Amino acid sequence: MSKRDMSEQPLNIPYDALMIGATLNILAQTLNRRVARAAHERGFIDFRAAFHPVFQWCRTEGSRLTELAERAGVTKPSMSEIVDVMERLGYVERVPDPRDRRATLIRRTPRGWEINRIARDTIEAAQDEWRRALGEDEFAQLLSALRRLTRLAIEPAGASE
Amino acid sequence: MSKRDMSEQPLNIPYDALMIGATLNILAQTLNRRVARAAHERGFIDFRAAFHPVFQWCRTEGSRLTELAERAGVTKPSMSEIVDVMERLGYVERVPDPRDRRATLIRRTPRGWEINRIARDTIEAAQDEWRRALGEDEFAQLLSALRRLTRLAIEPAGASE
DNA sequence: TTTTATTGATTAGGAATCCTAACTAGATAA
DNA sequence: TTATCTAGTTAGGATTCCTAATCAATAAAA
Repeated sequence: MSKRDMSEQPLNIPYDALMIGATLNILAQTLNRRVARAAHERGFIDFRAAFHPVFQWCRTEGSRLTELAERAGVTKPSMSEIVDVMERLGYVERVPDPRDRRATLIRRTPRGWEINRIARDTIEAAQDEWRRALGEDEFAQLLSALRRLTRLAIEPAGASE
Repeated sequence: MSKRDMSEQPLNIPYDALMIGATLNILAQTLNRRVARAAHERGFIDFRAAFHPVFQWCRTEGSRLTELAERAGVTKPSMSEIVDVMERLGYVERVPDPRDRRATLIRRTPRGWEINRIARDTIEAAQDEWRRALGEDEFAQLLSALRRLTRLAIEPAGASE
């Protein structure tokens, strides 16, 4: 595990000047690492970072490859290959889409759902830490603001309805 | 550009239930994509996503490979290879570290600094959008909270100082 | 209907990224 | 000195990712 600590010497940067992009990247990376570590610790040694977007975006009933590729920001062939690997490892399965015979739905297996549970628990633990650090009110407002911006980012202009 | 829009059909998830990890990932990804697109649009067609952490973490005076690798969450050989590429493309240069003859400092070239300027401009534009969406006060509080959590994430326990 | 275009997904082939293991050279400590 | 540690690279291989081409099913047009 040569890629974990990151805590040697202080960065020596003015945190008060960090742009929002840097903070978002750092915090997202922190959580993703914790989730990966938790998965490994609980025996999922074949869990890979590349699977993360699939677990994050896959709908309960299953999602199409095209949608997963777009959300993850990779091409369809790339996502197809990742799904191949995840399928071989038993995290997801491909089932035909009843609404379009060209399409297949990618759906979590029970083993895949376990990863989601681990991720949820890990992130909830981090949320609790952060809630304690910021205080109840301020954390609630942070989360609310992040959610509103996320909605904005996902549904850009005046999209649908 | 097959990997860009992502805005077809609504996600159909309750945004109010999104965990903080999902929001952070989505927003960070949104900004990273915008930066990459802006770099491409301004002629830096050889700019790659893998370079992002280097531009984000490299100190003004230069940073050691080991530090960059840790911050980026990759191994030293991986970072070494990325730096090789970036050096060939003229984004960074390796200079000897005066304080330790084993070490080299990775430092931005003028061309590398241009990327930083593009990134800063792009992120400032996004910040402005978000500020308008949330309102001045709430955005200020969001940024402040993110910065405090970032400091916490970078300097975990009662580290150094 | 038949034709044409579009869309969902895969295959093929190659480039880029990342890993572990082994190595070189300089620093540190006994 | 000798042993150990640390910074970085090299070697070799696995994984991820891309573009281009293909197949099959849907949708649109004639």
